[in-house]
Amino acid sequence: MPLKLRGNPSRKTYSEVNMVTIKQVSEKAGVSSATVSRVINNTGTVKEKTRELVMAAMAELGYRHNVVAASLASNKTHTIGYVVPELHGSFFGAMMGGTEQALRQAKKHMLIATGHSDAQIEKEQIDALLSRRCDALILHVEAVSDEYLVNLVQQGVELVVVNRFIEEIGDNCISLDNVKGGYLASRHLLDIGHTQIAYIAGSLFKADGKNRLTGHQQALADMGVEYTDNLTYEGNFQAKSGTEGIRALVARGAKFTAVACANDEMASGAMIALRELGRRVPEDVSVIGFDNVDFASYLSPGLTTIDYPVQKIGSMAAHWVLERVYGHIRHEYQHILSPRLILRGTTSSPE
Amino acid sequence: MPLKLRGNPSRKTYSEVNMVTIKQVSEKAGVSSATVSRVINNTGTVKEKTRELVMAAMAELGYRHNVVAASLASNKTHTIGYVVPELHGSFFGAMMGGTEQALRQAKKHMLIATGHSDAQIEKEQIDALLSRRCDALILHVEAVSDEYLVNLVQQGVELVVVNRFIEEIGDNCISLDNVKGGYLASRHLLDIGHTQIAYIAGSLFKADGKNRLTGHQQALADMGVEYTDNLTYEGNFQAKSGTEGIRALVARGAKFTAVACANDEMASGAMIALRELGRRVPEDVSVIGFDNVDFASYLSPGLTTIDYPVQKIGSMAAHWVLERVYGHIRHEYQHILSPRLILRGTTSSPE
DNA sequence: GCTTCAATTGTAAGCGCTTTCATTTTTTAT
DNA sequence: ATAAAAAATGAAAGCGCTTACAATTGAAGC
Repeated sequence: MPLKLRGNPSRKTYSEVNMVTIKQVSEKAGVSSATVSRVINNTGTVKEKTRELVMAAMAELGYRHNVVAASLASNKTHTIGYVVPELHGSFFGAMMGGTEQALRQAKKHMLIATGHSDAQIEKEQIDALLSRRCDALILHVEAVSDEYLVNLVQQGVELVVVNRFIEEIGDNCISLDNVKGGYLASRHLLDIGHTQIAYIAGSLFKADGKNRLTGHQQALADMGVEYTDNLTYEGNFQAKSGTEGIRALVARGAKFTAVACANDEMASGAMIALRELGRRVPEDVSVIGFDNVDFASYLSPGLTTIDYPVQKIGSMAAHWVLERVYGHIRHEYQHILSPRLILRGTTSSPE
Repeated sequence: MPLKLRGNPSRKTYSEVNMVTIKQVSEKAGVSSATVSRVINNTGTVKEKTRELVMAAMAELGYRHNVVAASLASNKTHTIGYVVPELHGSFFGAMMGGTEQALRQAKKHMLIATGHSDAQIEKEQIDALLSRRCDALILHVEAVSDEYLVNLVQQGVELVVVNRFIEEIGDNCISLDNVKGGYLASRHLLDIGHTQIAYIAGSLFKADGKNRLTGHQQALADMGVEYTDNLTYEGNFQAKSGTEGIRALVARGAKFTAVACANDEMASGAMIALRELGRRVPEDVSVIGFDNVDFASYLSPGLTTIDYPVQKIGSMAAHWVLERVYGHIRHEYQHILSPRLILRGTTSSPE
């Protein structure tokens, strides 16, 4: 005997109302449900005539494919799980935008989750996405350990880690060459004649912060300028710490004609402090940022900075997935992307 | 006879490897699979003792719930489909962030799609999300007609339209009072003594653009200042059109001591043009924007503007869904949100 | 016309879970 | 102790689809 209807009978939701199945279509078209499935998925061989028959039946009944059922049966969800620290700000939107663009054409979708830079939450979210049987994961996670991620890969989880490099699973990583970026920034300053260059670093416990500083040091070394801790201030990637950095540097009597910052927010903060101190940018002090965030061009003068090709990283991640998980061919991707210098108005030769 | 294994046998994906089922758990625990399901979902009544037994079996086997199968059986996916025009920029990230925060606690997830302000694409995306059996949709769509959306609602699709108001389905809409925002901006300018106020409008074929201008006109009327087209320029919401707006206004001989812009980008553009013309902000000309985007506070002087509570709109949408679709109680939400004035440095009384 | 092989279609067994209903066990009241 | 009520559990029928395999049809070759 048949079961009763499920769900709350008092409110007809969309899914209860519109539930034309493949079975009904097959009956109306006078074929088997297997054939209907074949035309839906465009698999197997179907005679043009029957195909039209099925299409007509689907149209007439207003059939809508049930992807959930298909996923269960085929063990493929055509869904990519995406973990980012936060959704606000322009960085992750740009990255996801890059991914989405590439995935849309392949009819894949993204299931989004935020990790809040908290190991516990990051793990829970990864878990949830795995429970939802995502075909692959794209992870920008900051708190979880390298080991944890390596482990997932070894368990056979298809994942790509973005903006982070882990030796053991380098093949699953797509990241920016931050050392090179740091190098490019300071090298630019050196090239236009500066030798007294202050550096406002990002949090040094973060790989980005450390690597960018390393690049700065390499540039100095390459050009025969001695590096001194006295000209370096460790900020925390927030605008405010840029302001504080300048004040601290000046307070300790540091002399500089240029300041390189580990990101644009801090550069913006630094410019505020410089203005307060009556130092003009770029006439008295040149400033260079890092990331090339949206507002960099809105500052005045426009901020010279290092471009972080974040959208490209997002699309590389998509291509990785398309090739590795879905077997689409000719999807090329690189693992380490290069930053490049964006010249605007905050740098000029010292007087 | 049993079917053969499916999928590509050459590469063991995660899902092929780790496929402990509820059945196996039930056997190990010596209970039926129904009971296992009960403990997983915390439904029905399960004795504490058996519950522990099941938990232990799950832990030992490394069981992972298969949400896809559960969705098929229960006809609920715990997934919200989200359509936004684009992912880049900070606006939609902030909105989705607001939604995500509210949904995370309820263990719902978001499936993201972009509509690119193209009716065809928007429809396809809505369709795809429906095929994936999202329990509800949150839509910021710009190209699709009111009628189309009304129709969906009438078909029983659970959806909430954000940043757009449609009379017939007002209950499904969450939007900003743009007229009020426009009013607030110009009213502020009037209150501090300006009477010659230029207005750089957004695209007037868009509801936002039109409503904000209406607010501006109402403020003028309220304060007994006559409105004149000569002081209004229709831009397109891009920074450049703000620059062009000022130039055009000046070129046509318009006299003004303040300029209200329909968004922050145009305000930023306007400031650039003003600077070119040697007019100081705010000493010679006051400027006010609209939206309070991220970079508004980074400009110098900081941009006085109208706050668009976009994150709040995102969270309201989540609450709507939580209450209406999932029956969670005490999830309050408003349909029309109010903007408010953010005072920074670009406005002052005329000299 | 008859075989052979390829193209097309159908049959039916799952995919892993939820949920109704029936059954069994436990508790409570008398 | 015993009947009645409540709590806990189990059996099994789907949810709507995919897909291996079998069966059928059609075309080509001789």
